[in-house]
Amino acid sequence: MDRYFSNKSLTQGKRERTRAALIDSAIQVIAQKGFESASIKEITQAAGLANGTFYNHFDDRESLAREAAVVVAMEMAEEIAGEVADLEDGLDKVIVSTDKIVKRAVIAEAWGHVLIGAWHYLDDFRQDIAQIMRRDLKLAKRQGSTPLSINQLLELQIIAMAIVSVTLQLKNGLNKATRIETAEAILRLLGVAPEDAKQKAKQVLSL
Amino acid sequence: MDRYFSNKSLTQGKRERTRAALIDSAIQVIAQKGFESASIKEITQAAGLANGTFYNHFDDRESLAREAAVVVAMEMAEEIAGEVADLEDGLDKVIVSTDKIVKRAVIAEAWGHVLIGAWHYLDDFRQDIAQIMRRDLKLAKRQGSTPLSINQLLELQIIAMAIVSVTLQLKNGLNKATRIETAEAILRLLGVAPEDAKQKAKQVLSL
Amino acid sequence: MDRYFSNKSLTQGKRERTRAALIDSAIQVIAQKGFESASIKEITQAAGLANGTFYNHFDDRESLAREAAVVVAMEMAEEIAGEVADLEDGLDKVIVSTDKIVKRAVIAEAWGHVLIGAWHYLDDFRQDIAQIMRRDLKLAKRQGSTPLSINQLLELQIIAMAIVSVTLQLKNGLNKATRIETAEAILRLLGVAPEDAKQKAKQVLSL
Amino acid sequence: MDRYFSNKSLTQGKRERTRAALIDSAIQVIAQKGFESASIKEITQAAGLANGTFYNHFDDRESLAREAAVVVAMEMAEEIAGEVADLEDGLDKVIVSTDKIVKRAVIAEAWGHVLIGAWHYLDDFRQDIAQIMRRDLKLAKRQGSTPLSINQLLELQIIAMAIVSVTLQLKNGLNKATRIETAEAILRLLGVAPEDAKQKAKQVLSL
DNA sequence: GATGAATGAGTATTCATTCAT
DNA sequence: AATGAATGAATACTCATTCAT
Repeated sequence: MDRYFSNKSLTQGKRERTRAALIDSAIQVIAQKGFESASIKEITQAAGLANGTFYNHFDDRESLAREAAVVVAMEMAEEIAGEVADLEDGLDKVIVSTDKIVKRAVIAEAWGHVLIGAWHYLDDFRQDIAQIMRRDLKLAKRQGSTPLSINQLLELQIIAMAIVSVTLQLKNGLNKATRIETAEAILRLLGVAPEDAKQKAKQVLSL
Repeated sequence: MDRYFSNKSLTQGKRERTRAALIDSAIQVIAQKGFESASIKEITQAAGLANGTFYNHFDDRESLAREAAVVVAMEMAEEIAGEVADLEDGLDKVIVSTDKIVKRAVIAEAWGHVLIGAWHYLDDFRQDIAQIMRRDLKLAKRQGSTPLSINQLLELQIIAMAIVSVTLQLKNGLNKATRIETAEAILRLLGVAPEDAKQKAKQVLSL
Repeated sequence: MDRYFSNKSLTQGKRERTRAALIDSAIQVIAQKGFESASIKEITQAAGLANGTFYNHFDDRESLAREAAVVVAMEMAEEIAGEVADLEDGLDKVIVSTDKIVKRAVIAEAWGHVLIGAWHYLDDFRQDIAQIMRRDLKLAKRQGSTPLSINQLLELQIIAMAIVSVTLQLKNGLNKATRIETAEAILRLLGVAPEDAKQKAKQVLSL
Repeated sequence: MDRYFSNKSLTQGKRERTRAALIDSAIQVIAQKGFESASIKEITQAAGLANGTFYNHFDDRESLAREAAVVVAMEMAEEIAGEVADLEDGLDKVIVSTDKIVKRAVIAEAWGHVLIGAWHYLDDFRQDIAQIMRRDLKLAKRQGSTPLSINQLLELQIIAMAIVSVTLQLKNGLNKATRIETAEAILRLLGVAPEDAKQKAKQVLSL
């Protein structure tokens, strides 16, 4: 035994690993079975753990779901932020980010359902997701690209545009026109004139 | 039993009545208990019927839910349409209709959850609800109030604005400012310039 | 179908039969496994019914246990009352009844454990059992055999004598001396002088 | 670590301390949660130990419960014996001891339930508790206050009087009349004439 | 000896569904 | 067509117990 590390830290490492495994597993299962149909049995089995182990780490299914949603939101936020890092215009960042979320959700269908489920069920998740937009919206505001004040309602509305877009494309298949219209809608929502929105959406999403 | 009338017509009348009773009952129970917690036992009991009777009329809960949703959507559509009948401007009709739906959903909390649940779960319901807007949107288009072409995506986006508004107000309480901002957002979505939208929203919803 | 009986009464007959079967079964299982270890699964299995059937008839295990205890108490009361019907002296009735309960409980060991379990757990059962004694005690009072006023505490004390007797004999085996001493104790409790109690107990229980 | 003392003695000291901690903890938890609801996890947690530690000291919950009951009985015996030390009459000691046990059990409600639970579940506990009375009963016998021979049955019967009294008062609230009647009953059980019992009970318990 | 993560059998309870009447 | 008793699979959750560290 390595005496430089305490028993405790070792054990905590294991604890953390198991915990993480459960969260990962939950994300997988929720993606496959939907948000409410993800049973604890299935989640633990997918993690290769015993049923009861779940309760060593979480109080109930709700707790796990919340944590899983946060993890998903955070990972997505980071990824997308990286991908739009080199864009300089706030509005561009907003519509490209949104479009990337939508594309991802439609292509990885299961994942899209998780996104929609979490959006519907979990207040926290809505907050987290909305926040992803906040920085870029404030940037756009500073750049004078929108006359609106940035608040939670506006953020939620923009994400709602994305959700509608995903819902429609999950039903009818991936569709670039729909995504461009979605971008236009977001721009109009932010106060851009329709013809300018049309032009900008087409141009930015065609890159 | 009266033998002068055919068994068939009597039975069919009864059949229809029982069917309708189940749908009504489902609406009540779903409104009280939420979408997924409405059990068949409860629905049939509320209708004063035996639980087995359900299976003489519907294949499963989903079928009933769909029919119930259609009924709700239709009733709501009629009601709202009646209430905005004397408005002449298409845009006015759209934002007043939306606002009425939102107010109703927030005040009758349970009902609001049903609305959101149905919106989330039931594709048909989304279609039906979206259609409520269609006529008014087309009117606005004819009146030259919007440069956009009216399609399903746009309809869904407008309802999504309403849903976001309801969600937020169910959490934070009824809030007129939120509802006015929602109307503004819808107007901007339809291509109205932000300052015009602001003015119009305030003016129309203050009546 | 027999048209002289309504559907309802037929069905209710079945319902009653199943209900009774569950109560019987519960008594058996409780006798074997003890009061708290009688699981619903076991009770329904012993009745040849499905797990879920239980919940068509009782709200929870507690409800069933209470009903079962009442049934046991009532049956016992009737039986014993019949057996001591030809005794004329109130005190005789009391000590013979008690002795019969004790003997029965010790011989049918499982049954003895039920008695003790129910006595310990169920307030209602204590009341029911205590009441069994009441009439005979009042008779003894009228006959001038006891100077005490008859109240619930006294009834419970007498049954407690029986319970102690059962407990000891379940451990050490059936023992007539113990039962006679128990009868003496009950008589002393009722105010009979020790030497008279000794004589009466021996004489009455030797019949 | 102090190397001047042998590991063994230290460890054994530790072993005993841990063991004692578990017993103490068990008493606390049982008093709060009741006899069957005291889980091992809760007991170990209350002792500030890991749940696995339990199995280094006891085979199962039953073992611990038994030991805990003995400790409780002994402590109570000592305490009560101290409190009645200055009484000279054996009968007085018996009814005052009993009354003190009853009062304590009714006031500290949780504790009362433990007493009853242990009395019901644990044969050893019944023996230990019965023994508390033995010395005083023998004294009463030597003083010629009772014609009865002192045996286990009699001891158990007296404690049963106390248990009935506790049960009733836990249900209906602390009640001096009930406690006096209990004392009378014990005296009658020991062969005291009803009117003498009445007078003595009242007089002794009023001090 | 102490730890505490992992285990998995066990429990109550729910509920859609079937089917004999 | 209506009934409602019976079904049994499924679910969340508990807890005594094991064992590697």
